[in-house]
Amino acid sequence: MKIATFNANSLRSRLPIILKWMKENCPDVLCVQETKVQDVDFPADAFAETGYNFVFRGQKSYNGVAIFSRSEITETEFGLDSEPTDVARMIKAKIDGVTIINTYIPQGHSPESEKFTYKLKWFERLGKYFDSRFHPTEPVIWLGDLNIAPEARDVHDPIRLEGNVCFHPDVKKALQKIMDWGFVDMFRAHCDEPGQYTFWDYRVVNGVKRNIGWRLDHIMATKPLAKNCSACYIDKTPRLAEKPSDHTFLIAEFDG
DNA sequence: ATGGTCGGCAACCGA
Repeated sequence: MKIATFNANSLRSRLPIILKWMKENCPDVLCVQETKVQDVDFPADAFAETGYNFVFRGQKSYNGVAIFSRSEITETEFGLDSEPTDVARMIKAKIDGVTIINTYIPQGHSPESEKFTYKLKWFERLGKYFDSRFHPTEPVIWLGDLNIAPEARDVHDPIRLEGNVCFHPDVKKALQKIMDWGFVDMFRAHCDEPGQYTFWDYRVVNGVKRNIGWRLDHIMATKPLAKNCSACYIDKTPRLAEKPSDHTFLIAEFDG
């Protein structure tokens, strides 16, 4: 199974990039975040032509998630199982016997804000969700824009960025707690290099060229899947496109 | 070398 994640920063705006990428890369599963489109306006016709199955949930202006799959998508559920469920931030589905949880985790605005408290709470609730629903011996993939750079090598300036909402000790701890439950970081299982990013802020001049980025998008897998992961890599093409997105594709390949 | 640029949507918010 070849599975990919991409924060689109507007699905409609990034439609050409996504369709082209799907055609050229033939992923079995593509998970998208920040679709920024209400369900009634979802470009279903364009995706129907690809032959992929898909499920989605969005809202006006913000958030929104989608899963595209060559195989049948079953057991689809939106959001967390406690209030607020945030249906436009999470899809759980089963594809080819694998449970896939596609999340767009709150960014958190600033460490002093209520949004940051909400972000920390989100990790806590997600951890409980995994614990109550699944077992780490089952095939589960958790992926998406997790809005956390786990380690110093995952940001361009760890000294200056210490305490930023996406590089904050409390968020790192919250992520680690979920990882300890039974997830393995697929990218780090295959690459030790620093400076491997999936996000570059639009506001940084020549940020991509200077590689002033963050590794915020992740593909995590439980151990039975992790041992069959043959590759995990970043594809920067959407960030270099004519109408670039601020995030890139992250891809993981699993044998069998 | 961050004090900026996107997208949505129709004034600013979110990232």
